[in-house]
Parts: sequence; structure tokens; C-alpha cells
Amino acid sequence: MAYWLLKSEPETYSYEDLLRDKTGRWDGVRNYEARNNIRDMKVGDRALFYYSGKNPQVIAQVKIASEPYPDPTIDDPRWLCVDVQALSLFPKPIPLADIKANPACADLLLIRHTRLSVMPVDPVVYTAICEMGQ
DNA sequence: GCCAACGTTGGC
DNA sequence: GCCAACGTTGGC
Repeated sequence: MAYWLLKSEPETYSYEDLLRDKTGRWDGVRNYEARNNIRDMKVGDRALFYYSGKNPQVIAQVKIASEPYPDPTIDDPRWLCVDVQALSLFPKPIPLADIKANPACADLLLIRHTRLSVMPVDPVVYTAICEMGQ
């Protein structure tokens, strides 16, 4: 199983939207590096759901619920999307500042490559972030 | 509102 | 193929 982090602005698509939809489509990615990460996703992989913007924080855990497939929001087969489903809301959201302050997360792309919206997360780091949310 | 990072576009 | 200009993302 692989681990990822997915960025969204809560005004654009929130965890509440995902709960309402049951299965959400993670579409609209128009960046090759992010697209390549989507391409590597498998059903059952886990992902951290991150809110970018005013109050940047990891708020929940989701699971990848489909193989990658062409993004229906654009007429261009280069761009891919996946379906995701809600897993759990963290009891305590993990602010970006806390992730930055944790030395275990120093190599996380969220910190090193701030503009990437879909990224792999090392399993050890993933576990550390989950523990910070309990 | 500002700025850094960085991807994209277009002229040459 | 290079580079300047410009637009976008995202943290602060």
C-alpha cells in the first residue's frame, strides 16, 4: 500500500463535500508531476487530506477508490484523476506549522516543494502525522 | 497584500 | 534551445 497527500482548498472541495458525495473525484490536476503521482495510485492506497489556504492543515485521511482514469473535466487524455472515499477525520487537525516543526517530517514534499498538489508520503512520516492528529 | 517558487508562453 | 515576461500557487 502506498501513501499520499492531496491538497485542496476547503472552499473548492472540502472533507464535508467528500462525506456528502461518498465517492469523490480528484480531478482538475494540470501539473505533470502531480499527474505522475496520480498515475501511480492503486485502489486501497491511503492519503492525507490537506487544506491549503488561510488555515493550512491536514484534516483527514482518505482512501484511493479507483484506478487512475482520464479526467472527464478536460478533453485531453494526458490528464488523469482518481476516485477517493473518506476514511476518518483527525480528532485534532495537524497545522502545517506543527508538521514543519517536527524533524521527522523534514523531507516531506509539502515543505520542500510547496506548490505540488499531489505527492507521495513516506510511510514513517505518514504514521507520524497521523499520530500528531490523535 | 506581499513575496518566493516555479510552470508556461512566446520571441528570437 | 534559451531566456524574459507573465501567471498561478500558496505561505505568511
